[in-house]
Amino acid sequence: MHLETLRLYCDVVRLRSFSRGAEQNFVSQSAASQSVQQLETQLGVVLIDRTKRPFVVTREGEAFYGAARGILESWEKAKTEVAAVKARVDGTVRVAAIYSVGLHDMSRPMQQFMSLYPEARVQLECLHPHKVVEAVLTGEVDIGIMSYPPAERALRVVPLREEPMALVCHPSHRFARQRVVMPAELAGEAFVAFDPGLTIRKAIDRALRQHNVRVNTVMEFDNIETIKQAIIIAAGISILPRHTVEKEASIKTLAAVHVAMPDLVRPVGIVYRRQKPLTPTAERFVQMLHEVSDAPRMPARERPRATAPA
Amino acid sequence: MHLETLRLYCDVVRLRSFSRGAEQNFVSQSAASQSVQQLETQLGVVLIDRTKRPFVVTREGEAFYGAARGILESWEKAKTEVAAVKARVDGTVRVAAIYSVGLHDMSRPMQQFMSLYPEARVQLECLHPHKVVEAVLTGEVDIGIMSYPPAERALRVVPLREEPMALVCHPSHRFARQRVVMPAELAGEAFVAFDPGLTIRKAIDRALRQHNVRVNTVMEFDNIETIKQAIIIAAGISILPRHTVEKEASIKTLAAVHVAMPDLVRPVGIVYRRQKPLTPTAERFVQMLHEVSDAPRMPARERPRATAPA
DNA sequence: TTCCGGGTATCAGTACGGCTAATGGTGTAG
DNA sequence: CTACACCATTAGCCGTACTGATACCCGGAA
Repeated sequence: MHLETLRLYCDVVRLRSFSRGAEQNFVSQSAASQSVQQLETQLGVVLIDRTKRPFVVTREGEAFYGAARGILESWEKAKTEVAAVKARVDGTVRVAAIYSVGLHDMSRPMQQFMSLYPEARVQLECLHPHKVVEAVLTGEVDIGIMSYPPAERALRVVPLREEPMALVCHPSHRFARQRVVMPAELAGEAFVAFDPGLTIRKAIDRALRQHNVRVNTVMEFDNIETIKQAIIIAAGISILPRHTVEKEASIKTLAAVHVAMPDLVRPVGIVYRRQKPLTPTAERFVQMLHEVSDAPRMPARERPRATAPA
Repeated sequence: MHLETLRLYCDVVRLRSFSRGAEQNFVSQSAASQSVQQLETQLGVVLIDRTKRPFVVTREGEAFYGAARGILESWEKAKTEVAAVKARVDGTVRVAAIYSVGLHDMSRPMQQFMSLYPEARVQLECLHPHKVVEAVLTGEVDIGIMSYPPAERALRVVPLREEPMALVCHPSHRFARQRVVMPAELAGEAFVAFDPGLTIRKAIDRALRQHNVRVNTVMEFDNIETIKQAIIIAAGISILPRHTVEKEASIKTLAAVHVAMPDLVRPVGIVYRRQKPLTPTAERFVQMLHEVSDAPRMPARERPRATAPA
C-alpha cells in the first residue's frame, strides 16, 4: 500500500474529481482511476459511486477518507519529528575528555564555540582515558580528547598539540630555587608517579631510563589532580604537563621547574570513529579546538593539521 | 512510500535484526536491507547504526519507530473501520415506499424479514412517488416500492403485484348498499381525485374515459389517506386500491364496493438502480416482499417473477 | 595475531506493478 | 437530441522492488 495512493484518494475526494485529483498529484487521470480502483479492491469496498456526476462518495468512502487523512497527517508529523531530532542531534557535540584536559583546557574553547554557534550544544564529560576510548567506540560521544591517543584500527586520530612537561615539586624543595633541573639530579628522588597502566607513565619511565636515572616511586595515581595533592603535602616530586600546574605555581602552592628532557612531551589528540564521519557541528568544534590550541602555546610551523574525515 | 516498508522497519527494529525482520515479512534479507536504506535516504537520516553488532537504533530511528508504529496502527484501524461500515451497510436495507404501500403493506414483510434475519436492519421511509424515484437514483435507498413504477433507463423495475381497485364512498351513500357499481352509474358523481401529476390519476381518468363516463371532480389530493378523510366527511366518492380501505370498511367508516372496471388495477413494483446491483441482504428482502405479496392476494398463475439482477 | 561464523551490504538480473496515451462509454447540460 | 465533460478501459512501456549470489564486516576463539 502506497501512501501516495492515500494522498491521491484524499485529493480526489476533496476536489470531487478524479481528473483534478490526478492533476494535483502530477499523474494522469488514468492513474488516478486505477489507483482508486485498486484501493477499493484491496479494501473490498466501494469507496466512490461513479454512476452519478459529479460522483458520490459512499459511506465507506467517507469513513476511509477521514482515516486516510489521519494517516497522512501522522506521516507528515513523523517526518518533521525525525527531522527535529536530527537537527537536535546534529547540533549537539558530545565530547569525552580525560580529566586533565577536560578540567584545564575545555572551558575556553567551549565558551568560544557556544558564542560562535549559539544554537549548538556541547556535552562534555570527563573520564579515564580508557573510558574515553570506549565512549567513542560505542558511539556514546562524537569525539574524544585525550593524551597519547591509541592507534586503533577503528579510531581516527587527529593530533592537537604537544604539551611541554615540567618538574613539579613542593615550594620548599631545593629544586624550587633552580632555574632548570638536569635529569641526573632526579636520581633517588621521592617520585609521585602515574599508574603503571597509563601511557604517560610509560613515556616518563622511558625518558628517565634514557637518561639513566632511577627515581624512588613512592606513590601512584591515575590522575594529575591527585598527584598534585600528594606533592603539596610534600610526598615527593613529579613530572607533569606545565600548564596543568600554572595556577598552583602562581600562588606558590607548587613549584614548576624546567627539566632538561626535551623529548618528553605529552601529545594530546582528538579521536573519533573511523566509520562514523563527524557531523558538521562536530567538525566545527574540532576546528575550534585547533584554533584555541594553536594560538597561545605553539609556534605556527609546528601546528598539526586535522586529517580530512571520510 | 510503502506501508509495507514501515512495517518491515518496525519489525527490524523490534527484533533487532534485519534477517529476522525480513523473515517476518516474507522477504529476503537483501530486500530488508535495501528497503531500510531507501527509507533512510528518503528521510535524510540514519535510522540504524550498523557499525556495531547487534546494530544500534539511533535517536532518529527510535523517534521514527514510534511514529511508524502509530501510522501502522492507524492503518489497521482504518481497515477495520471501513469493514465495519461495509458490514453495517451491507446488513441494512434502505427502502423508500410511497405512503399507501408503506403504511399498509410493509409492516408484515418487515416483521417477517427481521425475524428471519435478526442481524439485518430495514430502514423504511415513506415518500411521494417522485421522491421515491429520486431517492433510488441518488443512492439514498437501496430499493423503492411504488405504484406505476416509471420505465426509466437508469431504473430496473420488478413488478410486485396488481392491486384491484374499488369504489369507495360514505356508508350513507346509495352505492354503499349495492353489491356492484357499473361505470355508467358514476356519471356526474362528486369525485375526490388524485393530483393530476400522479400516474394513478391518469390511469383512472383513462379508464373512466374508456367507459364514456365523466365524473365531477371536487377535490384533488396527492395521497390516499387524505382522499379517505374527504370521503368520510361525505365530500364525494373515489376509486382506491381495495385493501387500503379494508380497515375502514370493516368498522363501517367507509364503504368499498366492487366496480365493474376489470382493467383498472394499480400495479405495484420494486425499483432499484440498474447500475448498482442489490446487496445480498436487499435481495433477500425483495424475495420476502414477493412471498408476502403472492400468498394472500394473487392467484399463483399470475405471480410476477423478479428479473434477475445483474 | 589469524581464522571462522553470523550477519549485513552490494550487485546484477528479473518480474511485477504502476504509469501513460489513446480510446471507449456514460451522465448531464444546453 | 446532441455535445461535452468526465471517467473507465486497454495495451505497452518503464521504473522499482525483489531474489540469489557474493563480498564485506564485526566479534569471538584458538
